[in-house]
Amino acid sequence: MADNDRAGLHGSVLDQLGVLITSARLRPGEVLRIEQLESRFGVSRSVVREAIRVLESMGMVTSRRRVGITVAPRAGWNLFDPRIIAWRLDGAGRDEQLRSLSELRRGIEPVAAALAAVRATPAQCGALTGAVMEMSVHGRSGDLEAYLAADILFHRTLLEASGNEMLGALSNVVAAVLTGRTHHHLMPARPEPFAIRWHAEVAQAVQAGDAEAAERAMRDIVEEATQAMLDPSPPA
Amino acid sequence: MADNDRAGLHGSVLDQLGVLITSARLRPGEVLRIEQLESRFGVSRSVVREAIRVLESMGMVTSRRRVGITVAPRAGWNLFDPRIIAWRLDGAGRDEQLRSLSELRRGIEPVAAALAAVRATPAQCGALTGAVMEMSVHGRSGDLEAYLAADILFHRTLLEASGNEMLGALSNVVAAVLTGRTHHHLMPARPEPFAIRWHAEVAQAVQAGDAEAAERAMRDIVEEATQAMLDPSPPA
DNA sequence: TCGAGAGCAAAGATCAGATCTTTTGCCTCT
DNA sequence: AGAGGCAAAAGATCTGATCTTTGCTCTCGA
Repeated sequence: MADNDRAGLHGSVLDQLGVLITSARLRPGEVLRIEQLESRFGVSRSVVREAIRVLESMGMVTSRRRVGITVAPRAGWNLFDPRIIAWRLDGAGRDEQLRSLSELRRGIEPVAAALAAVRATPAQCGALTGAVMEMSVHGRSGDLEAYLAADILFHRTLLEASGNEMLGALSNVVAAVLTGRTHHHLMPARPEPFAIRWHAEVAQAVQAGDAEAAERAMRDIVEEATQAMLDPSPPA
Repeated sequence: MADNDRAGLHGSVLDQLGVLITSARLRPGEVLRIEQLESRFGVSRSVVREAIRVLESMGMVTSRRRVGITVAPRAGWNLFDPRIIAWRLDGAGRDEQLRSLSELRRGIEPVAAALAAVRATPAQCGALTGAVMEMSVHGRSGDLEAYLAADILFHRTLLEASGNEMLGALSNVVAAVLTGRTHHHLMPARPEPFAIRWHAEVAQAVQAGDAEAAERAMRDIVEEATQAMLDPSPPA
């Protein structure tokens, strides 16, 4: 699951604590003490300390003298931290996380498409149409994995082409949504032809510099995706 | 400004390094060494280490043995981290940060409005209309600060009412945009009456459960705000 | 009886020094 | 020229000591 213990004890501890907290096996308000964590994970203070410090920077815990490490209420968490997203996608909150992300996408991507229509470089336009072709090919052949890869490439390219760093930073998140959707069978066994057509329309509109058309087509895409997630497709 | 050195040496060091990096006084690729940072800031290893660890978790640096601490390229930064946003708003990148955030808002808020129309609680509906009334009063009297506060409250309430945690998590960011816009005179000296009217429309539509109308009115708001930022209003 | 202030003790914060581990650059041997 | 190995560099981890803040309690005075 995910990219756990990225080299280093502190990373490992961080990951374990993150999972415990996001999965609510450690609830907000619960208090941990450094010493306790040292023995629990069998590592030294510095390691625990660094992990806690990162958790704190994500708003998941607060550290106070004489009290200990307190698990913070969810309201303060930095829900856009890729690590938190990964933890939640791995654990119990997966469905809710996917829902949140899908709704977010509904807002983000149409705007990104509109901006890309104005700012995309020729190379990016090429990458977009290339991705659409890939999608078309693998969609027809029914190779869902390859289709997914092309889909991700399309959306990533588009978000980057928006010329907005923050939108671009969401490309990993969008990729996670697309992946989750495929792997949890929340999309048709064979991609809808009109979904591919809409992608083509976006690519075309971006190339033509038509922001409105790009936004509209992209809105169709995410709207359809949302619908598909709500009604788990009957495999007809 | 912002919430600098939040108690603790490590926080202070973190903050200073963050500013240095976001302001490009430390450029991607540059290498720091722990020992060097110890003496530079006059703190011990553990403190430097914890600061670096947090910076690393934000994707701003990478740490490798035998090499040192390398400032990472911007592409990997977690641009949604409130701290990074604050640093950029404080420093040279302010205008670009505000632009990014405004574009983001254009996508986020209409969706949030639509969702809120479906999910808002009566209390939240009340808070929304209350905020609109505040805006109206202070808008007429020309008290920009009070108007800003009401505006922030309105948008914060709406984002929370969307029932989407991630959208809710952006309320601080939106508040930052609104504040920045006011304090940098990127909005009219006296709020446009129709801006207030649109806010009222959103509140009304949310209360009526009309997602489409809410989304449309909110789109008007953010669209207008974007325009206002592009054409620095001549103070008539 | 109740509130303010002193004092205690707990727990994190910081420091300092030692040791481990990985990685990179270089040097040698073939 | 290339493979293999040696050694230094720099972060990673462990430890033990000390500092600082802060919640709690106890006492004293009104």
